[in-house]
Amino acid sequence: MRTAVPLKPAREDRGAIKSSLEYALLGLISESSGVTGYDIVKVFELSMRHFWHAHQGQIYPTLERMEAQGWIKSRHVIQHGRPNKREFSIAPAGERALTRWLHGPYEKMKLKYPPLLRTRFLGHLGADAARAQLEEHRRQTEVYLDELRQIERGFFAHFERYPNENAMFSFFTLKYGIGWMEQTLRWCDWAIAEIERNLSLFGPRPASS
Amino acid sequence: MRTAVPLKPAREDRGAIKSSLEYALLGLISESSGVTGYDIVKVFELSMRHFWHAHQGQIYPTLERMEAQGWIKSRHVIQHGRPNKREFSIAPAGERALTRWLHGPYEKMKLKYPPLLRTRFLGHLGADAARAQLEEHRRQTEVYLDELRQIERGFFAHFERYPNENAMFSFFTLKYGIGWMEQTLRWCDWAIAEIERNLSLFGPRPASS
DNA sequence: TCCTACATGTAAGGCGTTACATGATTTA
DNA sequence: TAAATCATGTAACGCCTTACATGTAGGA
Repeated sequence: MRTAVPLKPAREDRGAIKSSLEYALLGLISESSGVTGYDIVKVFELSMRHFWHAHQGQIYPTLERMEAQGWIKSRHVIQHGRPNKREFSIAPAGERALTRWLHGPYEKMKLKYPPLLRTRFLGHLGADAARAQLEEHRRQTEVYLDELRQIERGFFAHFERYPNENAMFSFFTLKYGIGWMEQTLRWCDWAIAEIERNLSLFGPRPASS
Repeated sequence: MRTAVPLKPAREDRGAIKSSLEYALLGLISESSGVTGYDIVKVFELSMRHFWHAHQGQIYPTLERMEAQGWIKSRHVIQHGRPNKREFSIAPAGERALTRWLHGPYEKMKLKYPPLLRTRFLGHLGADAARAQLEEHRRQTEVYLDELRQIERGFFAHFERYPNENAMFSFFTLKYGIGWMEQTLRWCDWAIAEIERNLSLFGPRPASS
C-alpha cells in the first residue's frame, strides 16, 4: 500500500524533452541555420510526411519554448514587400541535446493510418464498395509517391555523389518513403485481385448502399 | 472583418465522431460481440501496431462514452476467481455510424516513426554510431515481423480458405504489415551498405562519443 | 515466492488540431 | 479579381499518455 504522494516530477525539472518533435526541429535547424518556422512547416509537408507529422500551430510555440530553454537562437529579419521573418540557428546546448538523442535507445512507432484501419473492417461493405476504397487508397498513395520521386529527381540533378553526410541520410529517408509507397501499391493491387478471387465470401447485398 | 463570435460548434452537436479510434473500437466490437476492453487492448498491441496506436487509458473512457451515445451496449459478467468483466456488443446506431465511415472519404496517415526521424539526422554522428542505430532499427523490425508471421501461421492452420469476409480483410492488414516490415529490412541493409560505400563523407571524429 | 495474466477504472498534465487574425506581393 | 505565397502568431478545445489503484489465480 502506497500513499499517493508526488504524482509527477513536472516538466520544469530541467529541459526534459519528451516529444521527438523538438528533436526534429533541432535537427532541421542544425542542418541549415537561418531557417524560418515557415520553411520548417514546408519541409514537414513535403518530404517528411511518411515518418513525422506536425502542424504549424504546434511548430511555432515549440520553437518559442526551445529558444526560451536555450537550445536555439533566433534573429529577426526585417523585410520589405513581404512579412518580416525570424531565422533560427542552433545553440551549443541544442547540439548536445540532439547528439544525446541520436545516441539514445530505440523508440517505437506510433501511427494512425486510417486507410489501413478501414481496410481492416471493409468486410462490412459489399465487394464493390470495398474495392472502391482500396482503389482510392491506391490513387492517393500514387500521388504521394510522385511527390517523392520528384524530390528524388532533383536530388542528383546537380551532383553525382552525396555532397555531405546530411544529404546522404536525408536521401535515405526519401528512399524509404519511395520503397514503402511502392510496396503499398503492390499490396493494393494484390488485395483488389484477392477480392475478385473470393467474391463468394460476400453475401448478397443490395446494389445501393 | 468578422467579429469573433461562435468559435466552434462543440462536440455535442450530435454524435460527430472525430477520431478514428472510435471507429476502430466499433469495428472490433461489431466483428466479435462479447469482447471486453481488455481483449481490445490486446488486439491493438498484437496485430494492429503497424496501422493504429491506442492506449488502455484512452480505450476504457472511450468505450464508456460510446455506450453513453448509444453506439454500443455492455453487459456485466460476474466471474469467480478472476475480475468481473464487461462484454460489449454493437448497437444499431453503431452499425450505421461504422458503415457511414467506411464509405467516407480518404483520410491521410499521421505518423510518428522515431527511427526514421533519427535516420534523417544521423549525419551528426560518426559512421559507426550511425550504423549501430540502423542495426538496432533492423533488429526491432525483425522482432515485430516475427510476431506478425506467427499470427500468419496461425491463420490458415485450421482452414484452407478465408472463413468469411472479415477474416479476409483482417488478413489483408496482416499481409500489409509483413510486406512493410520486409521492405524495411531490405532498406536497412541497403542503408548500412551505403554508409560503407561512402565512408569518405564522414569527417574524422573522436572514437568515443 | 514472485511474476504474469486477467480485468477495469480515474486523474493530471502534456500534446496536437483547428480556427482566427493580419497583410503585401505575385501569379493565374 | 481571385487565389496563392510568404510569414508569424494565439486561443480553445480535444485527444493522448502516464501513473495510480485494486485483487485473485496459476505458473515458474
